[in-house]
Amino acid sequence: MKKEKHDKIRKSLLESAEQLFARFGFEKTTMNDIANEARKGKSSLYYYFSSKEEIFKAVVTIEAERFKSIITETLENIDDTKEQIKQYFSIRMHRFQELSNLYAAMRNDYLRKLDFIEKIRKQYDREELEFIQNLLEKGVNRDEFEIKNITDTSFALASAIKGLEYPMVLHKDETNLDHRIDALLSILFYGIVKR
Amino acid sequence: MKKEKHDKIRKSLLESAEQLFARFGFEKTTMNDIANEARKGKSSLYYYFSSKEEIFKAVVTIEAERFKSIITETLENIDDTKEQIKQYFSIRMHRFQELSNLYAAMRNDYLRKLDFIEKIRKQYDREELEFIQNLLEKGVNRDEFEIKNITDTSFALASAIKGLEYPMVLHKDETNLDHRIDALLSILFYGIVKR
DNA sequence: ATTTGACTTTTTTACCGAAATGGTCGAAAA
DNA sequence: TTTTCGACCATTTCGGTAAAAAAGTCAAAT
Repeated sequence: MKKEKHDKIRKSLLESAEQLFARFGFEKTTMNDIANEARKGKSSLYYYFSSKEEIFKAVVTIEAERFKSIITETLENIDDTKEQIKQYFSIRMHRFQELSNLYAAMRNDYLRKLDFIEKIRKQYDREELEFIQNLLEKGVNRDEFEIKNITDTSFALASAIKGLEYPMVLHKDETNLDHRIDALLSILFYGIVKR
Repeated sequence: MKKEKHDKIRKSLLESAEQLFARFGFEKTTMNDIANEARKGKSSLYYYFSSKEEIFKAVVTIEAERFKSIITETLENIDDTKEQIKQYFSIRMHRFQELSNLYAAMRNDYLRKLDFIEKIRKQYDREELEFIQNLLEKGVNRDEFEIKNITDTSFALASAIKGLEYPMVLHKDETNLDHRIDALLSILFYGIVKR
């Protein structure tokens, strides 16, 4: 079976799509645009994907998987849970920044009734919440952390990340990003009360 | 001077306006609606206010002042900075919840190009950041807190609050609100690292 | 197995007059 | 003098519609 070629073209289509989605958003990008960018006829897209939505989901999924594998690879070499959280935050925010165009495109369309985009967001919010919760639980089990209510704490932490994320979409202050992450982590680990 | 009556009518107009803005948002509320609600002719509104925007700003200002005075009154009887922060968070979030209709209305219109609403939001974001910063500074000066970079920490904290605020607009989980505030404050004060 | 042009169906756009809306002004009421 | 409002204007929104553009289908060609 010549699956290779098939996959290669599929991949090239997704790359074209990602570029365009990041630049123009979901709505403003047409199937024709994607096809042209990939030097194919529009109809060909439907040989590889069943719909525009599916293409978009595939693009997002690819980036999500890429992110997850970066995280997994990075964290598996780290023993200290605290350090894992540090790395997670740092990679997470920088990755977000790199993809901010795509995210911004999502965000714009997303408050325009595109409920399938909202579903995608919720899906990943849930996943992130779960991931954070697992990290915290592990830290507690290893006696590194001391947390009364892990569920609420995870939620607070996930919310805090999203709060940090929001202004990044608007003005891209790359300068302060690391400082802000540090500040958040410093609070998270040690709090502000003097001892 | 019979300023009393003037002020009374003005107030009644603002009450009508607030009700309607909270229900329908800025755009869907017409000057006629406000006038009818207050049993006046539309033209009369312009005797008390110069424009629709001004009415909206006045409504928001009233609520903001009300909030500030609640905060001031509550905090001035508290000596402990930590306790002040607790109270601030609690009142802040509950107040937000009470006004969530108005906020939601703002939020909807706000991503619809109403840049004057965006300005209002930014204004209050700035004020909140400043307020938080002052609280932290006071805590540090009184040797209650130990914070490396107050600016970044304030920013992180303000972001965290806004992150917590966001899901409240969507689903109104009153149940978990207090727990989540507690979780956030617990992190803020003591961190999660075991000692 | 892959591509595409011709085709159908659905969605968006452009445009129009009508209605609604924000805002003004001066006369009238209080 | 202070307050109210009807008549009025300018601009924006709305409803409906025809044309354009887009998504999606399919069978023939490669």
